[in-house]
Amino acid sequence: MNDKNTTGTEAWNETEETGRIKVAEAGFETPQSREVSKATIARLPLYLRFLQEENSKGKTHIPSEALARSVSVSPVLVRKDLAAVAATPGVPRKGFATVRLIADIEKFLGYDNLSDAIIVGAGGLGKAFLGYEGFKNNGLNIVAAFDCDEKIIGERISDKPVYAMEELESFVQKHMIRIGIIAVPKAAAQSVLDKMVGAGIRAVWNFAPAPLIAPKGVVLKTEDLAASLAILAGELCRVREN
Amino acid sequence: MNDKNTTGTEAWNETEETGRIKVAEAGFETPQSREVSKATIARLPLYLRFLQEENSKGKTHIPSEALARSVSVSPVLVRKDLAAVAATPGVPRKGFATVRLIADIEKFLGYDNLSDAIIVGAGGLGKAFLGYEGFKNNGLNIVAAFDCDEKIIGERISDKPVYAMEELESFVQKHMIRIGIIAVPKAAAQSVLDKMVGAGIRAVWNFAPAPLIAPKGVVLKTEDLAASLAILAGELCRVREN
DNA sequence: ATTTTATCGATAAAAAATTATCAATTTGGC
DNA sequence: GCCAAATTGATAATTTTTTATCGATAAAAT
Repeated sequence: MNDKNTTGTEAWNETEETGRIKVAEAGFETPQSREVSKATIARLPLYLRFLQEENSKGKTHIPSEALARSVSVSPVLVRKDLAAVAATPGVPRKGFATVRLIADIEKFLGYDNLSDAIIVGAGGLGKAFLGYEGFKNNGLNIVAAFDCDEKIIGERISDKPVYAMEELESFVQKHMIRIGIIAVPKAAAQSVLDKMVGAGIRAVWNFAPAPLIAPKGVVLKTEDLAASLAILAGELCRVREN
Repeated sequence: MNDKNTTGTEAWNETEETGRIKVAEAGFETPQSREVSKATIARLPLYLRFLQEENSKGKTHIPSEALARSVSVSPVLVRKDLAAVAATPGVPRKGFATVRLIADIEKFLGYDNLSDAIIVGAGGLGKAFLGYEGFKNNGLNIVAAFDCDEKIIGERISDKPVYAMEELESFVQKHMIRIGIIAVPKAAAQSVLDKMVGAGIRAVWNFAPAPLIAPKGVVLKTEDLAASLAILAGELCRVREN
């Protein structure tokens, strides 16, 4: 009915924001290639964390209610999310098998097959990413950084090499990199994006506070810390007025 | 039989995820203290960026459709968002007055009256935040950092002082800080949160990849970079299969 | 072995968010 | 001053997401 009219009527959602994600056909256990909402996907890593925590405490089963409380949503929603994503069904009177569920979620999120990525910009934010402990277990493997600052080219940051911008294209092509992270000042962001796309990168995670334009077919996600902040600040107001 | 056992009625959404935010009564122009959804609030900063961009190009008016395209969302939704938030009505045949709209949104988001905040953890991520250019104009003013690493205590990072953890409580109380940012390793996060809350902080922005527990009345937002990443990776999959 | 009970999963209902439609309005040109 | 074009804003329709209800089921208790 609606659906990728592309050029016809409406033209919004070009590179982003399709809202639903089709489970790759290659999956095995995954129920039947269902569509899963972004909201659900955003909750998955939160479930995961809690599950890992509980697993390390020796809990073999977790009821949906415990999960629910840890993420501040209703138990029913947890069950619905899991039904859409996990192969393992829950068992009455006990809950979900911790390790199986962890495996299912990690698989769904693609944490099992690491994706290599590069980062451009080895300044403050870039350096932080290169050392961020959270990525190790989350399917993202940053293999190199690129920068135009002569002083740091050739060095290693958190054990990752820093190359000159000129080497980006050949490196990306040689290693078949598909994911790029932008951590440069606002003014340079668009040109970095263009360079990445030209080299063959298909998904870009942008941390520069600038609205970028990506060609069709390239996934661009601009991480908006200001947006998150706004929500936090808003809630703070709400709390303040008791 | 049913759930909602535990304590009394429902217990989920304690510290977060209320979903709607009441506009502070103190507002002047804001239509009539309406409720605005989180989804709307998350779009606001994106509108803002585009508006500032266009404003600097000299455009005095922006139609909802241009805004819509820049954020990849429908024009109707833009108008609905703005109706909920902006005092200035759009003008037929021209669009919304750029500068007025910018002012309205900034005011709504609280970017006009800066909130002071502290950050705990002056390692990689913390350093990045201390220097992040995006905060300057977004209502957040990081005034000091705290760390337990003797080597950096007493120094200045991006012109902000670094203090010892012991000084946190007195500093927070003296300066009446209400917002805290956590940028420490996972293992230390909960204890930092507790310390912050004990000192009087009411809203916490957590960047450690750990599920924390905050007492009721404290707003806790755990920024989940892994979750964002999952969404990006998912979309990449989708794109890959053409 | 039977009963009890906690927990799931499916279905239905409700609420929320987004999109479609269209009359109303204001600008800009004639 | 009048007409046409563009754009808003309000209302209605649709879709999506979340919550509620309840029978089914399997573990634990008796």
